[in-house]
Amino acid sequence: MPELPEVETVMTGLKPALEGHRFTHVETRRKDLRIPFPKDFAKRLNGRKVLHLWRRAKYIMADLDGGETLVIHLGMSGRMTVFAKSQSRKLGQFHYDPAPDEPEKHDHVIFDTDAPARVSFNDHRRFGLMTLIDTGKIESHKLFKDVGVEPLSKGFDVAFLKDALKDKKAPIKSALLDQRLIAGLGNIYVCEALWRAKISPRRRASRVKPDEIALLANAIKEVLLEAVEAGGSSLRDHKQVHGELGYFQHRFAVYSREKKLCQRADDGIIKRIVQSGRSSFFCPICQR
DNA sequence: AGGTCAACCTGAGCGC
DNA sequence: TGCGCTCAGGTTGACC
Repeated sequence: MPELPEVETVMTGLKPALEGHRFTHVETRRKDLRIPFPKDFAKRLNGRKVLHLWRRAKYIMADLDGGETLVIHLGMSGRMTVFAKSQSRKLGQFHYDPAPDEPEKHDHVIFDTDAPARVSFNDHRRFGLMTLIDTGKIESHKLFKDVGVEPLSKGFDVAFLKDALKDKKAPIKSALLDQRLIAGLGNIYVCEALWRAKISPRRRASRVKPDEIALLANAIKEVLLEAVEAGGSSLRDHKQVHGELGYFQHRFAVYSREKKLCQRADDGIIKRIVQSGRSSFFCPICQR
């Protein structure tokens, strides 16, 4: 499911229920996700206060009192949902529905907080993960030490992108998906950004010209910002924390639009190809 | 060293 | 209705 805009949307939605609040009860309902939970995971979270929620790459980060950070990755199908503990209660600007009496299928972790709120983590494919790491050691942690620049940060600009691509022999599509270069892009937004920049996903990264890289850097920022604004893209699994769909999928130019007419080229038909095992969608007429 | 690919897992959709 | 096949917003480790 989730790329940067979806993770950002979920993280922001979790803030009223988590930020500044304490975990009153945490329950893991199986022993692992993609990787095992750390030892005594639930027990170590009980009573801890969430100081700050933020996002790095496709990870949701919750800095806790006591110097540890709860790290959450949603994998392909992970979803987090916020419920009210009490039907009459309102939190922040949102209404919260009451939590169901029984957890639903694939609800793997349940967090109760003193907001009061209940947050469930549901992930039917279990490609997600959760762990706890020392807040001071995030940058050097295995999960983060090789993660690249945030595409919405000041560090991501035309000069950066030129440098990052200059020796890359891989197709530009694969290079943009590489989290070691740019953190947070995934299959949807790479396809969409390449369409906006009129660059074929098959082009060798090192052969993309400087003026095209300038267009591309801009397209990446633009598409991500628009998608965050839209609450992400809901294809199968992504929902916001109160069940609302994202709506950026209605603005796709190419993703999942195989055989449809390109909105830019007169007779361009969107084509699907497979690159390093993943679908790429593009218009062979206007993307060169 | 850099690039590609299968594996991890469940569910939805499609053709027969 | 059901079976078998394909595909899915990601990441990783084994392999060329």
